[in-house]
Amino acid sequence: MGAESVKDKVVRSARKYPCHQCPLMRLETFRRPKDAELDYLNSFKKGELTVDRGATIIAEGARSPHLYTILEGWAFRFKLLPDGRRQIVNFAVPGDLLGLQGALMEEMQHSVEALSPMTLCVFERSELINLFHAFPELGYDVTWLASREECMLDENLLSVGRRSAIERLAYLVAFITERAERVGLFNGTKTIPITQQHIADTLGLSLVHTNKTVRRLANQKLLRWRDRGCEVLDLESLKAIAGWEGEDVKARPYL
Amino acid sequence: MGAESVKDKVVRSARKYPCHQCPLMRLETFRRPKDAELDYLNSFKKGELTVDRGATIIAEGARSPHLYTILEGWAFRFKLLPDGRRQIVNFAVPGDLLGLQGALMEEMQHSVEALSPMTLCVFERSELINLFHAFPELGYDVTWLASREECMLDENLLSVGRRSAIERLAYLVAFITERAERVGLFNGTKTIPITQQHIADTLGLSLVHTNKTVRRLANQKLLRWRDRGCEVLDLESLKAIAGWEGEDVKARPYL
DNA sequence: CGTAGGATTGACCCGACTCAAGTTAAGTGG
DNA sequence: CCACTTAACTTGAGTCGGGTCAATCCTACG
Repeated sequence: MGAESVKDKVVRSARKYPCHQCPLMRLETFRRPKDAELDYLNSFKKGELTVDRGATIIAEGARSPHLYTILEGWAFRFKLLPDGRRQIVNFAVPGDLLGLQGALMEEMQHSVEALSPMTLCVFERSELINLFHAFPELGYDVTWLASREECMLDENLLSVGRRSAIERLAYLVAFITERAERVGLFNGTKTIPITQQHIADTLGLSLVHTNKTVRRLANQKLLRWRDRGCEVLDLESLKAIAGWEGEDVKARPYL
Repeated sequence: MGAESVKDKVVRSARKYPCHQCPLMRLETFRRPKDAELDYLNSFKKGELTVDRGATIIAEGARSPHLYTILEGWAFRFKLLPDGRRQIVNFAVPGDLLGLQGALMEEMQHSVEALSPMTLCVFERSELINLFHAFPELGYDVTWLASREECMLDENLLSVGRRSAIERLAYLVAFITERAERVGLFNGTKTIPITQQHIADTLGLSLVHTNKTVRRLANQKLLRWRDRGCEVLDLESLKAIAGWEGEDVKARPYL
């Protein structure tokens, strides 16, 4: 539940970030593209999209002509069953690609909604094949991103299928925290702008049981719930509960 | 790299299937590659691998120098928790790519095991980038395959997270049946070479409960369990129970 | 003919679900 | 600045789907 028809408060603005000054490049998480690649990307980029929290960026079943990359903000990807049951399949943070499926297959098989105000780079899906021709290395990077998404989904599936409620929650929070930290989404406190309904729909649990599980972790002082967000207090302990296996982090590409 | 030109399409290697005679090409499911692409693929292919049921093709944590494509047979991808709990994340049939993650990231994050005797094409992971340079269209196809896998994972996640046991089972069986049919894995009866333990580990259920759920569908004559396999009797009814939403099927690429 | 992997079943239990009723906090209009 | 509204968080009570334990039964195969 919780998926209502959202009035999109979409604003198209003049471009704030030419690719050469892309704020993401400053982060060490990202591989720095070559100049020629940057020039190409800059022409590949068609504009910027700014949306508010709650806006639908991509709708299941739609055939959007666009492809996006997140510059700022948080989002989540989800699917719905005909009767309204919702499953969040993953979250998205700056540097992530959105809408690749739409570019390759016929129509989108999932929706994407903003968790916070966001800024996205807009590309033309029909031009994607040109990118593969002009810069094979960038094409390779797109594949890399798709493969990484697959990897995250495998892990989420493992969680939902085989971990207990508390393990799932600990894993999810640790997972999101790691990703967010890597792309500089936190300033000061590590607070994830999410509701317990989102958590429930991600973990495959009911809202009530999710709340009780959150309380358990909160009582142990591993996290704290504050106005519409989850503040992480003890990442290491969360990882321990989740049975986190140290993961390597390499410089990643981005569009 | 890959400099060996293929002027004559006659084969003298032990190889049973030169790409030009790839049996998969005959299926209408697959897009027919151009001659130049076929020539390239044939040089990209380094050999064939034949394994028995139960063989491990890829091991979690390993750094295999190979990349595979399935020519014949069934397999499944899975992950393990430290204490042994297993989650099967997806199945693989002819035409599917295995080990892409290993080619792009450091090491494999999941294992792959054969469900039946199999034949696979073997490629060199280090040469993958060359393929992107030589034939951008093929690189695009690799991305397409990765994106399709992502799509299937989303759907599996929806199943495990939000569907009831019987819906999950009906969905899974219908899903595998559709895929297998499309690549000609059935001859005569539609029988999936799988044990109930595999089903349980895919759906996130216990073996006992899986068995009881299987019995329910069997009593309704929608499927039948016979020596180590699941025979599908009424695909349409299974889809109805699963709340299957008609999916479009387009000609797909393959390596 | 014995063994082992896989399928079944019954008995009993618990984690997670639903229903129902608050409580808080953040807006919003007057 | 205060009443009203609404989204989101809490909590208790009772129920149930699915889990665990423990036999038992097949049946292919050495």
